[in-house]
Formats: sequence, C-alpha cells, structure tokens
Amino acid sequence: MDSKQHLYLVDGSAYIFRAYHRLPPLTNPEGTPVGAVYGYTTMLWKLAEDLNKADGPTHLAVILDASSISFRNDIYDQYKANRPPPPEDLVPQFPLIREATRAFSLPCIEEVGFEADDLIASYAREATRRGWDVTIVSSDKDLMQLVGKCAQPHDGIEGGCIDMLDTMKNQRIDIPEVIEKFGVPPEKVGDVLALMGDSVDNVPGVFGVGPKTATKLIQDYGDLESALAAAPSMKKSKLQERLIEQAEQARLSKVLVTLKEDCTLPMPLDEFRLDAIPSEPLAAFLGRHGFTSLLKRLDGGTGSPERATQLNPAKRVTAAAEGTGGSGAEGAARQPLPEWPAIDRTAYECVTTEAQLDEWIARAAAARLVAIDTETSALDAMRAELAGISLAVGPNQACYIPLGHGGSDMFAEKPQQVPIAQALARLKPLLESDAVLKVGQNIKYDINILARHGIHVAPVDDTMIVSFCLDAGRSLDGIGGGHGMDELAQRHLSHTTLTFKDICGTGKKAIPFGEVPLDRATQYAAEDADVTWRLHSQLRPRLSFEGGTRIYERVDRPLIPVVAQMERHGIKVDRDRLAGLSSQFAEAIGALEREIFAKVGQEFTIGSPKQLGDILFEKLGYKGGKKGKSGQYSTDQSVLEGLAGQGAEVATQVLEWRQLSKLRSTYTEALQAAINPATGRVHTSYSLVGAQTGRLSSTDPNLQNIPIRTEIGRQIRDCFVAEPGNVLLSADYSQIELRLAAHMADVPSLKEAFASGEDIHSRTAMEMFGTVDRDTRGRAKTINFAILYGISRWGLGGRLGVGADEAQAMIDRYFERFPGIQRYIHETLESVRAKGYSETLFGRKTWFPRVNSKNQAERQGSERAAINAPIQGTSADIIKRAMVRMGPALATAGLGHVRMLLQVHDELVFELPESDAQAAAPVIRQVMAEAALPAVSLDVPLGVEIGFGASWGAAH
DNA sequence: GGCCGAACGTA
DNA sequence: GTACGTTCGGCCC
Repeated sequence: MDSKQHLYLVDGSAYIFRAYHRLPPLTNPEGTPVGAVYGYTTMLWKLAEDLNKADGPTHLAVILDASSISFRNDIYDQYKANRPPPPEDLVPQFPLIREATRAFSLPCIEEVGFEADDLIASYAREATRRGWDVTIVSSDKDLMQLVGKCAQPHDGIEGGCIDMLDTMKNQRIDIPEVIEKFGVPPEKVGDVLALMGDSVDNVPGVFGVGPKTATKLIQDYGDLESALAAAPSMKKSKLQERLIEQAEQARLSKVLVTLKEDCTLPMPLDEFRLDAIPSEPLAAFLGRHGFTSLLKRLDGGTGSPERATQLNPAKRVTAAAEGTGGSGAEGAARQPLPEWPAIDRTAYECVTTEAQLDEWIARAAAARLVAIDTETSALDAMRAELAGISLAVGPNQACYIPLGHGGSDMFAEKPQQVPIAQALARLKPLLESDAVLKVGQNIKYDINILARHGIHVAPVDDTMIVSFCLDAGRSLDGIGGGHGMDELAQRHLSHTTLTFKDICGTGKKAIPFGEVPLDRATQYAAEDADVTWRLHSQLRPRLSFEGGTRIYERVDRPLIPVVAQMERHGIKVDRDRLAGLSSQFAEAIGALEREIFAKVGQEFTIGSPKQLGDILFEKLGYKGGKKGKSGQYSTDQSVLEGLAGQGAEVATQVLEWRQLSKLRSTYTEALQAAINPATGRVHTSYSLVGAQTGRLSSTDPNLQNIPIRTEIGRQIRDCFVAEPGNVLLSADYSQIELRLAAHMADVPSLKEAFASGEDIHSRTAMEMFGTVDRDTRGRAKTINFAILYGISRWGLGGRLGVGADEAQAMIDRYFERFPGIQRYIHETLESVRAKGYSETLFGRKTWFPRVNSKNQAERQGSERAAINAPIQGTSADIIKRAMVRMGPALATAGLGHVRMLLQVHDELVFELPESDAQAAAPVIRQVMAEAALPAVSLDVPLGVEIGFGASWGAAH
C-alpha cells in the first residue's frame, strides 16, 4: 500500500537571506563566513528528522534562483532593478548552499530564466495533481498565493493540497494564517500584492497604496479588476485619481506577481523521493565547516537524520509514529501557558447600540479571526430561539450582544438592545466573509441557529473538534477526557468557567437565557467566547506538531457544514402509523401483563429487574439465578432464555413484554414527540466527538439505533418515509470492518475472498472447520466478529456456548489459518503500549492511557479497545470522507435535489425525487466505494449495497 | 431533581 | 469481546 506522498519544496534563495540577517556571523576553520550556511544546514537537518513522520516529507527538493534575470525582465525591464547588492560576507556563502544541499544528498533545482518561486509553483501544481500534499518551506509572501490550493480530483485521484512552513518561526502557514496576514484568502493575495507593489522587487503597484489600502480595496470590491473598474465611481480623493491613472501599472504588477505554474520541470518529481539521509557526504561537509555539534549527533546521538534509515515502514500505521517512546498518557503535550492576562469578566462589554456593534464588527474584521458563541433558549438547535451572540477578538476582548432578552413578562421593562433584524444584517457580512475565520466551541450548533436566520457562517474552526483530533481518549485519573468547554478551560487554561447552571439554574426553577439580566448574561456569554478564543490559539498550533492536521483539515473540519445540513434537513416520519403501532404494542403489553401476573400469582413491576429477580428466583424458585456485583439477580436476555429452556413460560412472556415496552417507549412514543412542529420532521443531533474511535453519535433522538433485526422492530423503519414524489435511498458498506481487517492485517485468503465476492463467513468456516454448513458458518461469523472486538477465550466461549479451553483452541486454530491477524494484534498492541495511542489508516489517533495499567481487567479492556479502534476508526474515516465528497459529486452529476439525511456508521440515507433514483445510485456508489482513495489504496474492494423505496424499511 | 446500574436498540 | 444513547426503576438528597 502506498501511503500519502508529501513533497517539501525548500525555497533556498529566500531562506539564505533571512538566515543571514537573523544569525550571528560565523566562520569556518578556513576563515570563510558560514553563518547563513549553518542556519540553512540546521533547517535541512530538522526537515530530515521529520522524514516519513505524519505530515513530514516523503519527497524533498531545494529550489534556487539560477540568476537574477528572468522572463519578468522581458515584460518589465525595471523588475528587481533596484536590488542592492548582497552583503559581501554573504556572497561567498551562495555556492556553499548548493554544497550543503548536495551533502544531504538532496536534489537542488534551478533553471535559468525562471525564479525559484515559479519552479516551486510548477512543481507544487504537478505534485498536487498527482494527489500528493505539498509543503513549501519559505515565508515569502508571494508564495502565499499558493497556500490552500488543492488540485481538483480527476481520474479517481483526490488532489493534494499546498501549505507552507516557516521554519524560523516554526509555524505552519495555512489559509487562516494567510487571511490573518493579508485579510483576503490566498487566491486573492496576488491582487493585493499587485496594488501595493514591492519596492525590493521593484514591482510598481499603485503609488500611495500600501498593504492596508490594498487589502481594503480587494475586500470591498472582490478583485483587482473590479476595484479598478469601480474607481471612477469612488468618492473623489487622491486614491481615486491614482487608481484611475495607474490602472495599467497595477495590471502589469499583477502579471509580475503572478507565479508561472507551467514551467518545464528540470527533474521528474519521482526523483525527489527520500527514504533516509546517507551519512556521507554529510559527515565530511559538517567536518569541513566546523559544524561539530551536528557532526556529533550524526555520529551516534539521537535524533540525527541517520535514524531515518531504521524508519522504513511498510504501512502508514507505523509510519506516522512519533519516536517519543514512553507512555503517551503522561506525555500529554501541553503548550506552555501563553502570557495572557487572567480572565477578567468585568472587562467584557455589553453591546446595546448600533455604534458599539459596528465597532466590534470592525475589530473582528481587522483581527481576521473571531470567536463566536450564540446563546439561545434551548439545546435543540432546530427549535431554540436566539437570545444573543458573543464575540471575542483577543484575551479579555470580548462582548455580548443581547438580541432576545426580556419580553416574557409584559410588565417588566425590556432592556435596551439592538433590534435583532438590524443586528443580524450588520453581522451577516462578517459571519459570511471568507476573510474572517469564525471560531466556535461546537460551532455546528451556532451554524444551525444562524442558518435559521439566513446567515451561512463560513469559514469555521472548532475548538471541540481540534481537541478531539488531538486528544481523543486521553484522560488521566482525576482529569476528564471530554471535549466540552468547561473541561477544556480547566485542562488547558486552568480556569473554572461560569456554568450554564450557575446562570440559569436547573430543573423546574431554570430560566431561559433570554430572562437572565444583561450584566450576568454578558459575564457568562462573553467568557465563553473569550475562552474559545484562548483555546483556539492554544490548541490549533498543536495539530501540525502532533500530526493531527490531516485528519482535522481533510476529514473532520469539512464535515461540520455537511453534518449541520443533514441535521437541518431532518427526516419525515409517519405520525399516524407510529401512533397505530404504539396502541398495538400497548394492547399486547397489557395482555402479557395480565398473563404474567396470573402465572406468578401477584402484581409487580415487570420493568424492575430487582422485583423480577426476586419473583423468579425466590418466590418461584427457578434455578440458574446469578447475582451481580450489586447483589441483584441478573435477569437479562440470556438468563431469561435459559429459564425458558427449562420450560418457564413466564420467562418467554417477560422477554416479549420487554421487547414491546422498549419499542413503545423508546421508539413509537418518543419519535412522535420528536417531530418538530415547524418543519414536521425529526431532526437528530450528531456529535462529531461522540465516540473515541472517530465515529459519529446521534442524540435527541438517537436515529442510529432504530430497530431492524426483528420483524416487529422493523415496522418502525417503515415509519420513516419520503415526501410525496420522493423516495428514500439507503446505501451501506457491506462487511466494511472485516474488509479493513483483511487489508490491515494483510490476510491473503480473506483478501482473495473479498476480491472474488465470496461469502466471507463461509470462507472462514471452510478454513477453520474444513466444511460449510449452517452451524459452522454461524460459528465462523461469531469468531470473525470476536476478532474485530479484541478476542478473549472467555468472551468467545460465552458467545459460542463452549468452555474457555475449547474457545482458546478455536482462537489458536484461527491464528494458525490467518497468521496475519495474530501479527496485526501483536504489532498494534506493541505500538499502543509504546506510544500510548492507536492510529487509523488516515492518521486519526485514539489514546489508551490505561493500556499499561497494573490492574489486569483495566489493562485487558484497553487492549481489546485498542485492537478494535484502528479498524472501527478507519471505517469511520472512510464514510466521513464519502460524506464530504458526496455533495459536490452529486451537484456535478446534476443531482442537486438529492439530500443526504442520515448516517448510521456504515450506511447513508438519502431523500431524492423518485425520478433521480436510477441516476443517483451509481454516483453514490462510486463516491462511497472510492472514499479511501487516493490517501489509502486498499487491497480489498469496498462493496456498497443500495436500495430505495417509499420508506427506510423498504429501502433495505 | 439528579445520578447510577440494568437492560437493550444499533453498527 | 468493540463503539454508542435511551429508558426505566431505585435510591439519594
């Protein structure tokens, strides 16, 4: 399997100038100045250390300017004409840069007539087209035009994306950082540069226009041409005159700053492949120039590039290892606390006038980044009324904008507030501006609240999800492992937040947020935004240092608006049909009750396991009672089935009673109550951080556990229906976890079986028992699932109804037939014990702080979860990738009316016009089947089964 | 009213 | 044996 390729392009020429100015002068034993060369060498060293790490390079090349003359001089002869000559002690270092690059055995690319920037742009374009990711090692502002650029998917290849790395500041530059610097997204940086010009390169720009004005013009008018076109109608000013006068000059500047992306590539990309840095000629180079500390590390110290030679993993699961060793539980990386002022709730402002509001909007726009939080009357984003919005632009720089306070009591005075319609109209451009990043804690909620007011919040970052991508499962004794704001504030800021309960009370005495007095409301709401802002600056940088960028940027972050939209769509349920089922069930429950009471000879609460246990095992004296740790008899399904086997008819009736009660209370009744009166549909809420493995979870109501297994339960699925003229389409991955296990554990016979479409459990039965019938296939199926869940002899024995010894014999047999599985389990556990976390094929981490516990039960529990997590998590990654791609794929196919409604772990449910069903099915199938590509190329096909009909039940 | 365990629905 | 969420009874304050 190929792991994701990642090309690093080092902007050597720009680096050398910066290194020269930032580092002290230094000479080698021969007396040649080498300060800048030393800086350059340590930079390459650092990059080499990241070889094959998550987000580290797999391919690396240095790009240099061959000469000072380029094709731009043909366009504009004054280009770079004003450059002062380089300092004289820098001149002799230029050739040494090439020497240093060769010492690292790295390709060094330069081409007469082109600047390094153009070659970088051209290589980046070609690499992303192939699906590679690209990191440009530079801090050159011209190159920021390329950041965030992703190649379009084509021929089944998912395009790679470009980011930058500033090694001096040790900072990743992605879209938010570019927006922060320029106030516009990367694709408009060229327009800003064209207006402001560049005195060093002698790009003329428009005289009198600097970065501030240039940014403002592009923000206001969209792009350079629009700004120039609008100039005549601007109010009279020097600026207006100059824009008109120097329009051509601005256009010329645009051409000069635009990077040429179609240079002929002097060396093919594949030759940039890098597995390790050979120690020669590097050692000789280091010695000659007196770089002794590096030489020492190369000779035997740790962390030298040479260690990379041992890091030559076959799979990404291990490739992304951070060679830290030790238990990750204790190593929970904490950024040092920044030097921020302590949280001061008296510093917050309550915004009640339009002038104040405009002031805050301007501050947020200037900051390019604003933390937001909406306060509402309820937790359900589809019903809640907006009470107010808080903003934060820096530590303690936060405000609360009340919008829906007061009014429930006709006699009380309503506090002064900006009228909600006006306030939202003012806020809308800010919240929708692609130049301003909106940061939230669970921002999906705010997205949905504001979407109901016609505001489509984007782009966004979410501190809850950043935390999840970094720290899923990472809890220590006494410190919770959750991702809620109160917990994160405690963990990362050592701050105790005001809680909702503190402000609104709880239970019956609770008051809606809109009734909280403004001073209290401001303290609570603005603090939430302040804390969110602080958490964001604390947590987000950790993503790139800890290998979380890919899963966050490519999977979880893009999923936020997709899931938000699914929640807003909701799904229609047939209320009358549910009510009919409900009374049907109620009748049957009543009849069973009467029969049970008659048999037992008394009335009691059947739903109480305590009472039921006493009656069955004390009063009626049945055998087989086992007491649990609470001292109660167990009366669960297996126990009651055992009693039924002894001829206890009452046990069978209790089982039926339980099934019907469950279906009635949890489904037929609850689902009717969940219908939103405004939309007439049921809107679940998905948690993106609900399961440690990366799966989604669903609440209020949970639509991921609607019955299907029994005939009687299946009737509930028939109550989920499409609107008239539409159908529901269900698409599910078949056996995805077993397929992933076959791939990840590299089991040839299972892979062959999947490739040829064979029945996998029959194949397992044949391997295990030499024969296939109902019995052996059933046992094989149980064993297959046991493997996925982290096998134990007792667990398997219990499930198969055999002793632990016999179960162990079957496990041994299984490992013998499928040695890859045993190897996978062993290697996974070794890795989790050493690093503290497991990883999916896409790099999602799950932490297991108890995997080295001295408590056996605790440790073994962690081990089972750790075996399961990479498989379950990879499956979750795959369906999430499919969900992110689904909307664009359907739109491209002209299927814009297809709405994705539900996700049930390996299934997606859509609602679509009946006439689209035949056309939509192949598109959906393809997106799902190819969702792992190109980041991961699986050895097994992903099967997708599709059906559609008037109801969810009929679609299966 | 709040919390916990038992039981049970799904993948 | 994995991963969840909801309901209920029972018990606490």
